[in-house]
Amino acid sequence: MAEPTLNATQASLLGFLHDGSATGWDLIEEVRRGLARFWNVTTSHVYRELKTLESRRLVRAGKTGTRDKRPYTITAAGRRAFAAWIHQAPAPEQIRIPLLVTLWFAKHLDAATLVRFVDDSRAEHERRLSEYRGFADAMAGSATADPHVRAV
Amino acid sequence: MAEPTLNATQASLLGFLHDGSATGWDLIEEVRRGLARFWNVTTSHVYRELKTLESRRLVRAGKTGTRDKRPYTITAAGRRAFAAWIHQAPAPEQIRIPLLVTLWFAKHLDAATLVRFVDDSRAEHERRLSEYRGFADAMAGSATADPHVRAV
DNA sequence: AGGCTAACCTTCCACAAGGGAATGTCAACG
DNA sequence: CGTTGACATTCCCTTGTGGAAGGTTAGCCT
Repeated sequence: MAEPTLNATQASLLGFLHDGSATGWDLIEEVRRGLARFWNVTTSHVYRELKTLESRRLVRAGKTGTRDKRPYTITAAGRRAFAAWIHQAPAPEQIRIPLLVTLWFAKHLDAATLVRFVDDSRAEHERRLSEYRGFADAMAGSATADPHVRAV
Repeated sequence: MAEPTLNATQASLLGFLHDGSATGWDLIEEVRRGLARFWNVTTSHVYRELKTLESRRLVRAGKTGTRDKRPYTITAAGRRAFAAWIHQAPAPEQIRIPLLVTLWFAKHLDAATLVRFVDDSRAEHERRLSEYRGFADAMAGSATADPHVRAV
């Protein structure tokens, strides 16, 4: 008790560790493979949090293996802490949009530059949108391949 | 030269200071009154940045007044730095969405709670949307009132 | 077998940003 | 006067970013 509640980064690490033990490196890869799109973490941060989690007995480090590899395993307390975290209402979004800051002070900017910035931003968003559509199509494809998943 | 370029927070402060000198407190209020929606800054951060800006001679502190009030004024160098900043392409968005982290690990969560979280989030977004629509209407109203601004 | 190389894996360091409690000051009102 | 509440700043601790440095070893080549 009086355990400080987890932050989303720590919770993510614990979340991944539910699927088996992993090294810092593994976890970084795991994050990069998806979660990073809306919750990025850096290398150093992962290792720091792992140490914190270890000191709170939420994970346990296995014996250092080859290449200094140190596999972490989630403990029972870790599972409890994760469960508590995921049942909490998620914190509000935290958004920082430099383009809008620039726009906020647009009166100090000439129209041509302003238009360029906005166009560039739209281009970037369109790129992302088509990337996401690619994913969606791919998933729809595999859903078609598997008739059981189809009915959504 | 070799002046480190401003970050968006510093630039915002300089931006506001274009409209006259202000104290840290004033600037915090000013941010809270609008910019905070997509670029929040905390109390301590404002004061810290003001000190940085002062040390770079981009703002100048007036004499400390009553209640330790310390009014800052933008300098010519400050205006130059701001102009340089606002002509740079804005940095990419930086978004952290706790709800999506929760969703990422949704398999550890019961359906009812999950639905509640998503509904709450939608409610919040709808609240914001109607707030924005309110602004838009208000602006449309004043635009109608002033025929010159109408043709957009 | 021996040696190279590239991929692995962790640590270190320095700084930026976030959050909020603590502290201090004064205006205003009774 | 004395209290109260709004104003204004500081302090401290945690979290996040970024990259360089430093070690290890698997695998491949000859």
